[in-house]
This record gives sequence, C-alpha cells and structure tokens, in this order.
Amino acid sequence: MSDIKKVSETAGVSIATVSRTFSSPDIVSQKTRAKVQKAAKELGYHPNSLARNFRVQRSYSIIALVPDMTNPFFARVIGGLEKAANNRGYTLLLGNTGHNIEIEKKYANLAQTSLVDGIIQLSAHYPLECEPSLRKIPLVNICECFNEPNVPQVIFDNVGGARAIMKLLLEKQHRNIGIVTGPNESPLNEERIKGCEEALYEYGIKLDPDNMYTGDFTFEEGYRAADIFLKRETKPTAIFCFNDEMAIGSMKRIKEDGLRVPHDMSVAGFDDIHFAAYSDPPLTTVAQPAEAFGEPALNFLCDQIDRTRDNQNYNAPERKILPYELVIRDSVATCAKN
Amino acid sequence: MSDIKKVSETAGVSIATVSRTFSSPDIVSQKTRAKVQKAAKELGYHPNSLARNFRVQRSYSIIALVPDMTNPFFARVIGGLEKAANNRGYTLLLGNTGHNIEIEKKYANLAQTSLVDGIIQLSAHYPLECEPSLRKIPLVNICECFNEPNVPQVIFDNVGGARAIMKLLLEKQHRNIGIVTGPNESPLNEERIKGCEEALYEYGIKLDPDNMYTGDFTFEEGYRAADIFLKRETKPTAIFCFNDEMAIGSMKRIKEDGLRVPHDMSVAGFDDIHFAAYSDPPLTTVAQPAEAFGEPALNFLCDQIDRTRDNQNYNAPERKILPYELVIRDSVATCAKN
DNA sequence: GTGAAAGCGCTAACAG
DNA sequence: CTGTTAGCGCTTTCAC
Repeated sequence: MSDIKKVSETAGVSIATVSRTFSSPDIVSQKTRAKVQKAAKELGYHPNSLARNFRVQRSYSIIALVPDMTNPFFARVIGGLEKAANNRGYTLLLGNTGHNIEIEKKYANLAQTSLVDGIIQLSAHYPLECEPSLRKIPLVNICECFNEPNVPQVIFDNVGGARAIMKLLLEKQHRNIGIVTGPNESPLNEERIKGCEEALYEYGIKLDPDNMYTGDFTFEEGYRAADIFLKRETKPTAIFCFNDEMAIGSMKRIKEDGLRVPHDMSVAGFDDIHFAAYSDPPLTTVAQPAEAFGEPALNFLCDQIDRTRDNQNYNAPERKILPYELVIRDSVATCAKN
Repeated sequence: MSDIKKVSETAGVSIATVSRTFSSPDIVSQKTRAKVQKAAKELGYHPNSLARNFRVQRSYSIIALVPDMTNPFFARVIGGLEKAANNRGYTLLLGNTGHNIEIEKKYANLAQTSLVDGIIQLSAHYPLECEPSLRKIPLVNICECFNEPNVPQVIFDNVGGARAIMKLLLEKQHRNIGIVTGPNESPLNEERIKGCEEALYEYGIKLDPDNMYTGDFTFEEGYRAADIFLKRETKPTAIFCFNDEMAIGSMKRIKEDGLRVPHDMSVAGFDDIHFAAYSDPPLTTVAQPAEAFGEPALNFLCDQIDRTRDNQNYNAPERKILPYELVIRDSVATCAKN
C-alpha cells in the first residue's frame, strides 16, 4: 500500500495537495488534480480511512442496536437504516443484542471509544451507562421506544394501527375478540392495547382482561394463546395478535381443531411480514412501513452528531410518527354467530 | 473526552504505562494498574479506538457482503458471523448489496481504504476489483460460492442434502417429481441438481428437464412453478423446491386447486427457515446449519489476516463443508397413485 | 491554488 | 516493570 507521501512525490506536488484532491477536489486546479489522480492510479493508492478518521476524530460509522436480527420486521428496518446511512456517507454497524443487556452495553460503549459516531436503539431500553441527562453521545430511539426526554424517537402509529384493525373486526360483528399482546413492559404494547380500547369504546364495549393473553411475539406463543382461547366455554369469534408470527401460530392451532379460518374464527395480525401473504389463509394485518424508519432516524442522528461536534446544546426532543396501513386479506370474515 | 496524557498526569505515570494498562494489563504492576484505573475512572477516560486502530493499522472490523438481509436464512448466517467475529475481537460490518454489483464493489472497497480488515462474501461472485491472483485482501466465500482457487470456502453439503430429500420422495413411491430450482448461474444450484440426479440414478431414473422449473427463491416463483406443474396432463405427484419460500408458495397454489398437501401432492423444501414449522402443513425440508457458517468462516479469515500482516504467503485454498439434516414434517406422504 | 508544518492519541521499540 | 521518544497517514491552519 503506497501512502500519500509517495503519491505527492511522483506527482510532484505537496502532500497537502494530494489530500485535497481526494477530500475536496473542487479547490484543486484541474491540472494539478489530473497529475495527482494519475500518480495515484499508477501507485494503486487509496486514502487510508483509518488515518483520516483518526485525524478528523470521527468514524463515519453508526451502530444499530437490534434485539433480534432474525426477526423479519427488524431485518427490513435495518435495510432502511443502512440505505439512509449510506446516503449520508455513514457506514452502518450492527449490534445484535439478543435482548441481552450486557451485550447491548458492550456495543453501546463502542461510542465511548469513538468507534461509532452515534447509536440507533431499536428497543425500549436506554442503552448507555452514563446518566441520560449527562449524555453526550448521539442517540436515537426507534421502533420500540423508552420515554426519555432528550432522545428523539421515530415510532410507528401503534395506537392507530391497533384501533383500525380492531374496528375492522367490530364492523364485521365480532364482539368477543381474543387479544394476544406482546410482553407487558413495552410501551409499544401499551399503545396497541390503547388502540384496542379506543375501538371497543366506540362500540360501547370495555376491554376484558380475560380476553387477553400476554405473548412474546413468537409463533409458539400465538399457538399457545389460541389453545387457551379454544378451550373456553364461550370461545372468542376472532383473535387479534400483536404480530404476524403469533397470528400464524394461532391459525395453526385453530386449524388443528378442524375449525376454518376465517369462517369459524377470524384472525388478524400486525406488521405485514412478507410471509403474511403466504400463510393459509393469507393474513389480514396492519402494515408497518419498516424501511421508512431509516430516513427520519438518520436525520435525527446526524443532527445530533453535527451539533455535538459544534458544541451546541441539544434542543427539544423530536419525534416522528409513521403512518400505518391496513392490509385486508382473507383471515377475517363477518362473524358467523350473528 | 479526556485523553491518555491527562490520565498519565493525574495518575503520576507515563503515557506508555497508561497505554499498557489498557492494552496489556498483565505487564503492569498491580499497584500502578490500580492508580491508572482510578485516574481513568475519575476522568471518564476511554481509550480512543480511532487512534489505536490507526496506530496499529488495522480496524478490527470485517464486512459481510450479503445479497439480501431480509432473507431469513441469511439473517441467521449473519447472526452466526457476528458471534464468531465478536469472539475474536472483531466487529462485523454489514454490506447489504441487494444483488447489485456496484454496491457490492463499493462495500468491498472499504477494505482498500483499510476500513475493514477482511471480507466475507455470501454470493457466488468475486467482489474485488483487483485480479483474483493478485489479491492482497483477506477474503472468504461462504454459502453461495464462486470457484476461485485461493479463496477459502465454507459451504453447505448441497449435493448431500438434495440427494437425501430426493431419496425420501423416491422411497415414498414418487416417480414423477417436479423440481423447482434456483437461478441457473449459481454453483449451489448445480450442486443441488447433482444431488437430485444421484438420487434418481439409484432408482434407475434419469433427470427429466421437463420436470424442472427455474425459480428465483421467492414465494412468487414457487407459486408460479406449481401453477405450471398443475396444468400438465400428467401432474407430478411431488414437488421438491430448492428453498422453503418456494415450497410454501407452491403449497399455496396447490391448495387453491382444492388439492391437499400431502395427500394429493407432496411438497419438500430446503433450508428449514423458522416459518417452515408453521406453514400448513408443516414443511418437510432439509436444514442448513445457518449459524454454523460463522466459526469456520472466521477461522479462515483470521488466518489470512494474520498471514497478510506477517507478510507470509497465502497457501493452499481451504474448504469446509457443513453437514445437512433432514427435517421430516407433514408435507410429504406416500404417493397415492401406487 | 499550493506548500510547510504541526499534531490528532496512541503503540512499540529501546533503554534503563 | 516503567519512561522516553518516534511516528503511524492524514487534515488543516497559516503563509505565500
């Protein structure tokens, strides 16, 4: 690997000029630029990013802390983040935390060693060791959010999405609806429950805790939830699961009893994973614009990075809410009981 | 951010000692180490990785070039890579190429600017600009492999896996088996076809090109393949798809004709994605140990990185073949025609 | 538009 | 076991 010095010598210019032709070509004269480029090509020179990043004290990398990359929804979010990052000249690092706080901390600390310029957290969990109020490290929270003043969020309209699909079920005459939620702790979960409540309220119904099952977003838990609902004396006529995997798990269990979806029991999901169109029957669900998290997340993050470098104060927290979209397929029908 | 100098001053030692207590604590006396750690803590000091990486001329990062992160199989592979990388002190960067050669090239070139120490390529495609024979950049090829002497591979036993599942179908009396392959170019595809041939050969049958459909590993193409097979005068009694998504797409189409899987038509897949257990019926398939690619891939890569740094020659290419596992579920039955 | 020179924070000889 | 010192490759003032 030849270095900047060798290039400057064979091009007959100073190293400063070589540096400029690579980092800000426009301030170098046409003629000089050509000379340098020729020399660089001959020598197979590529600027050393390690040196550059060190010199300017920034890595041009950011890290996404993702609880489970294997989850197809997160996979799509990551795709969107990566694209947005690249558009801004950043490289995206991936921190697969597996819901493990120690691992998450380890990744988050890359920021303290300057290895990354900022962090995008995809869980409802403040990832840094330092006090939130003393935070210097650019951080934005997306998807599942904790509530910390001062860290920007981009979230999905969980309330709206849940309300919409719940209303769909209600319009189809369902009155006894089983709800399979995610783990209790998460705000996301509370928001979706709130959406359910709002829809039921419009129909003069109160949310019945007996009709709720706390799942964990896996196929298995969807299966188990349906199992429990099916054993009731008065079974629900519809099940709304807070994600598609659980909905698919539920359908599997329902069909095992010889019941048909949606004729005997309707099922609705949440997320619109690719697979939702290929389940049997195809799943009615609400689509989250997974890829759309990237752009606003990077806007927020880059803002912070720039402000931190300029030693400016960080202002009011920001928040962007992404719209939902109802995806009607074949897993929901009018209630047979009526 | 305080730097090493400030820590050395408040601890009353030289900067070299501070550096040592962080990079090789064992060669610093207990007492000194304690002093330094105390000072570091007080000052909130964290070693600057940018400086360190620059100094030692390595990034401790590697990049995985993945064609489509949204693909659940690749997601699992990435998980395995990340873990293996972390175990060796490397950070894994992700390059989502979307099958786009320009993007792939862009990512691969991060190695030339020293931003990554090595590359793991997940496609059957040599990613670098320089001649394969002149390559200096550590590179290993996994999953789908091109054949380039000199770059180590870790691949899955595609021949064995395809042969095994094909034999299962044959044992179940199927003689007219539709095969839905992946795109023609890939060696992976050729290997699976070879496996099919070998199994058929044992039964004295020759592979019939008319019974093959060239898909692209999407749900949609599986659906389309089944559509074509179903319109034949003599329909196949079983369909073997080269991945699970296509198998699930096929089942959807088959069921649309009122046929039952597996009673009227058997379907087999490949990969064992998580979803395969939750399709209807649950899919019989061959499992690839997706996470298991990580360890051997990193062994090969780290070897190369170390050798490159020691200016040693690179020796014979290496290759590791991962074993398959047959996963019997409910989508394959004995042929009804016999 | 270009060059000279300082220095980013750290590591690794080398000497003691 | 610890300190001194050179220097990694680049960017960025400051002159000219």
